[in-house]
Amino acid sequence: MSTLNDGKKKVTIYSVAHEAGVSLATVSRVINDSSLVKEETRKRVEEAIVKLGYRPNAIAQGLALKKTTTIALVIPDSSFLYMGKIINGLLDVAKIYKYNIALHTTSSSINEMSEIIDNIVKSRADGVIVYNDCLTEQEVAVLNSFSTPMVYIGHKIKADEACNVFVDYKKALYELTDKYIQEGYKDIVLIEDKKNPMMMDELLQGIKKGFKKHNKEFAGLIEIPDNYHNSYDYLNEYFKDNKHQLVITVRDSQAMAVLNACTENGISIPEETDLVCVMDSRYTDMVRPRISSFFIPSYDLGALAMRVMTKMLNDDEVKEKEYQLSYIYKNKASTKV
Amino acid sequence: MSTLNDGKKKVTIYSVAHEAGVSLATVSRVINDSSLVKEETRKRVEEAIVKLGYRPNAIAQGLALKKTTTIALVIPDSSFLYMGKIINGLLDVAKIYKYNIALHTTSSSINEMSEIIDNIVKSRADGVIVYNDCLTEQEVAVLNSFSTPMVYIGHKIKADEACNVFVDYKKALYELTDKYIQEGYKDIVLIEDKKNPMMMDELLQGIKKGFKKHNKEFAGLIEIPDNYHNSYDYLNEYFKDNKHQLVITVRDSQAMAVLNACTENGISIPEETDLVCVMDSRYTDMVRPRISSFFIPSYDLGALAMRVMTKMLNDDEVKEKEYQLSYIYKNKASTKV
DNA sequence: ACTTACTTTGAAAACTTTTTCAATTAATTA
DNA sequence: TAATTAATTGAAAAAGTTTTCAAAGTAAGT
Repeated sequence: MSTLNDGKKKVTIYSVAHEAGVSLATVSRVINDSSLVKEETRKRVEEAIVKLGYRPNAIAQGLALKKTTTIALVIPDSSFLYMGKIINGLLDVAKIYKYNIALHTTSSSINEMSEIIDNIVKSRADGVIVYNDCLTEQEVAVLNSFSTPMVYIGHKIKADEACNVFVDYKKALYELTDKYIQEGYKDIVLIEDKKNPMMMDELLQGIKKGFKKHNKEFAGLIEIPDNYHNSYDYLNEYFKDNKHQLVITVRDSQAMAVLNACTENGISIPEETDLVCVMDSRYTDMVRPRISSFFIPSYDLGALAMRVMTKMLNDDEVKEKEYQLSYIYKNKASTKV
Repeated sequence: MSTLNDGKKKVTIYSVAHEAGVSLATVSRVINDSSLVKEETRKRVEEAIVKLGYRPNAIAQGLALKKTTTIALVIPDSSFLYMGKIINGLLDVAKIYKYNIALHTTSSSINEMSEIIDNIVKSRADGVIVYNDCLTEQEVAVLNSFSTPMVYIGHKIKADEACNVFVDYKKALYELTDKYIQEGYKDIVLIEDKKNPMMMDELLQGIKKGFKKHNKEFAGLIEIPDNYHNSYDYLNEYFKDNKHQLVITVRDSQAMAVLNACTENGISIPEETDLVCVMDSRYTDMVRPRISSFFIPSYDLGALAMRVMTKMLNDDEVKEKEYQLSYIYKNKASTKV
């Protein structure tokens, strides 16, 4: 473990230059691996650096270079479980390319986004990665209007120039619906998820398309309260009088609420009702019966987003703007089909 | 939504000064709400600011002020679920005090911590908050040796001067063990969690203390593989030949692995075996039977850590170094006692 | 009208780097 | 040996703020 500057005396590039008997310019060159410094001098400077425990001041570098090697990550403050894997992907790639991550979270409050943008602009992040499920079109427009490189994770963005990394949920639900209708299922419902409005929209489109293909109309959207406990209570009442052939939920907690509510009302899954959770999580495999779900490559979403960002920052002309990752449907014990 | 500098022309404090017909000093004073600027001048400057869409450059400010209003957060890269709530607490408080958060994650690889420290020193974070379950004593020593304010979350730190916010897991497990032994339980086991070595240590101490009180020796530590699937497979074999009166696990996934393995081997919970998960999560309530657990105030751990940090940064002499938060035992359906 | 005190402003230094450009030294060639 | 070229180095400017100190302006008191 190397010597640390413990604050007793600030050590700057000047101190190092003085210690090594060279000018700042030379020290700077050594720090930045410039080839044009004599081997012997380099050695002297490097010795001075370790002797003094010098660490370049990234802030001063940022000022001089007009870049911060920091990228801002904007995510909804809820649900770190799903986000967690995305963040892990992001961070692993960021580490490779030596970028720092500044974390910004949005709650649903209206004016917050503009505050966050303000903050990001002030802090001069080199780029911004946004998980965009909760952004209004207006907010996306604002974000796009400013010149910092930007990558959106999660959903296809309408704006043409926007760069985004996403999964085609519409297609996923279309395929699922199609399959089930072909199997003769008629009574298919989708549980609404208010936390993910944009994804919800895509899912709905997919289902509707599936129904349309078979000349049917989808009318099975079920609105339920927001959090697990309320939704569980609600569903517990609901399944006293209702029963469906296939129930689709977005998040694992909703699927578990359905599972519990059904079971406790004597509706057995999968015998009487098939249950599919769109977004996979480790917990869909831990519960019994295991819940059929789509594997969403969250880690890859994060990693790719960051990779694309690094390309943008290196002016490696980013040809593609849209990176679509594929899901995998995992048929487990909560479905018969 | 305010005007944004869209990068066509950089607008600095100079531009504003020029536009308003004053000197930089005056603009700076306006930005920083200094009282010594005439009302009329202030108005002129403010108009210039919105006209040009000026945003102070936080990097330049950082250099001039020798502070960054950024605090570094160091957490293990695994398990954002538990961390998520801590981070939410942190971020909410950080937002109030206008601090930015730089996210650093540690994987278990050996040399990484020193790299991260390097990085934090370079980036001149005003303070560091560390979730310290995976740090070696050596690493803690290194961290303490440097002068940046530091707050540890999670566990009591040996070093005296260290500031930490934690939950007394030892006491929690002592109480639990004591209660169960009083109820006549003899065969108590603890499932090891390699991901949280320090917590593990505390838990063990607590259990041992409980056994000691009753003049018994604890010898029920069960080592299992690391991730859910492996540990589930392992336990599935294990519970073919073994059965215990009380099984204690650290994380929800382990509890679920035990629950599933037991159930599938015909051991019913709680009738034959009591199951307790130390760290509560929403999922312990979603599974059936609901798993008894300790409610850990994760959000508060994060929020308090950040609050303490802001105090340290304001030189409000922080009297207390140790902030102990209390857990709540939640008796649910996986236990008879 | 003339100090005295207070309010408001600006010039310039400081914060720590990178980088350009010119200068110096060393090496090569005629 | 002188002239040319190449390799190293350093001085100084630039990045965009804050802040100190002095100056200028204004009001008040004698």
